[in-house]
Amino acid sequence: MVRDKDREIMDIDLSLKIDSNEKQEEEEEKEADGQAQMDDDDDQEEKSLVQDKEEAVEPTTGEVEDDASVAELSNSQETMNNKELFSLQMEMGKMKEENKILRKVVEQTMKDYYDLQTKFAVIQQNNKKKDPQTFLSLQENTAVEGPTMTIPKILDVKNNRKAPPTPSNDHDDSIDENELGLSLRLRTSTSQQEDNKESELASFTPSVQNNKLLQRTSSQLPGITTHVASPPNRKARVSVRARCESATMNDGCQWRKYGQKIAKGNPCPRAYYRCTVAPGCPVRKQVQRCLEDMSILITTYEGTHNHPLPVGATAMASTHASAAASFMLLDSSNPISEYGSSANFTQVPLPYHTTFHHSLNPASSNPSNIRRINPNDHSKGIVLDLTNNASDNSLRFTMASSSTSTAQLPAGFSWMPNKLPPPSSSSYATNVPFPISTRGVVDERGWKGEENKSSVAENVTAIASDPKFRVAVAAAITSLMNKESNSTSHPVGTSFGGRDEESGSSSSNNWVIESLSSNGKSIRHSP
DNA sequence: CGGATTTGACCGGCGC
DNA sequence: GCGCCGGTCAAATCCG
Repeated sequence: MVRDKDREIMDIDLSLKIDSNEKQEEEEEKEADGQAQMDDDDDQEEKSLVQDKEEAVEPTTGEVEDDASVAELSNSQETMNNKELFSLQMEMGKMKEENKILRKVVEQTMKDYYDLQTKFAVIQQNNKKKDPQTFLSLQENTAVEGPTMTIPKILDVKNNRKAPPTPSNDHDDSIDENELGLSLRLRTSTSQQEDNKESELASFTPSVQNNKLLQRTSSQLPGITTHVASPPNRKARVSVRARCESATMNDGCQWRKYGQKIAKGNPCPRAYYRCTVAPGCPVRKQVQRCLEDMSILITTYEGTHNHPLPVGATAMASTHASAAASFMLLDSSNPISEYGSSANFTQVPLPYHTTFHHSLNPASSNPSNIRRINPNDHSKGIVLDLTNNASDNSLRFTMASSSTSTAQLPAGFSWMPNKLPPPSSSSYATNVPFPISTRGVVDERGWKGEENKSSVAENVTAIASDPKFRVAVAAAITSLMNKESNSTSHPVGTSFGGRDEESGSSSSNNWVIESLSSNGKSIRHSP
């Protein structure tokens, strides 16, 4: 009981724990069978970081357990007590080790943060009127290069497989978690040296037309893209591009649909939602399918919640992913970087490797990490692109209630509308071969999912099914929006949540993300 | 029956 | 000034 409870706590606590409880239980069982020696096989299979921790605590544990085995012959009751005691001690030792690592990570992150912030502050002074773009991408760690900050994989969940199946962890048994290899990385350039960042940023002065052109040529490229283009008097907005089978992403808040429109250039209807968690909450969001890939859902959040966020959403706001958000906000063109230095994030190691890619110059960046903003996506502000059309990395958001968890899109999407408006362009007609009607919705049954991914794409079932990753990404968005709101309120003289309801926003997010482990296995977690 | 959704109408900003 | 377009309103409708 106690161990199970501890396990739950640790799991909630960003999975800092490595299921040592289960391991202990396993060892105890073996001892009960007369096996006094330690079973080191598990340790050998664990990741290096975990191994270090294990080694740090093993000597004591092994000795103790040997003693316990002897004692067991005479007094099994006392042995159990000793096991309990030393099990806790071992956990504490592990926790201490982890805390040390966490401190180092946090220190390094903060150091990088302020370092970059200073750099960008300088750049911004020289480039105030320009409109550079920052790019943040999620990609597989195998494709990562030149990271400026890496959070090593701390969690090893291998032993989950050996734990007795319980309802709480049934959702994990479909994968070999031992091979889950995800990491959180922050870097400031896609593929260029850091030294070039500033010059690139300074030289990047996209015009509106160029932006449109770039957006038109929107390539199917993976990555999170932060598009900082909000005029000072615009609402703070954060757009999220993610593969989502449902009509909307479950972001932890309650939304009421108040309108739907067919935006020019995109036959997919744009739905307008209003936050109904609290009366009068100004937060709104727009949801629209991406024309290029109907499986991609573009959600644009706007406004600031005037109420406490739901539990799920609140938890997200305190996760380390805010670091990524803060990192993104370092864009020199973004006034956020001037004000939003108080990144409220808790840097905690993740049980996965997530790459937040921060590029300053889309033109010179690795194209595979760039996603242009869809012109039809009227979102102004930050765009968090969690899609992966290049088939090398993938993040697919699905509703928590969704029953599908494979890399392949189902024959029918629950999110697909019932009808579609008359094709506004030939390209659409060719791209969307399903029945069309007057107000723009697609026949769900007619949709067959255009994604026939390659074998790589099959691996592409999301890096982040782990709820913690969900929290991470959501927190990033929340942080972004909060900061955006703070920054945009300055130029126009509005205060956060003040007279102008159009000031920034903070959005809670509670997405379920299918994740793709390093070995290509799809992992799905439900809340 | 109350809340949520749908959907046509309306309004305001913006470009020509 | 006019038309286009994005965004919102609100009555009608749907649904549990």
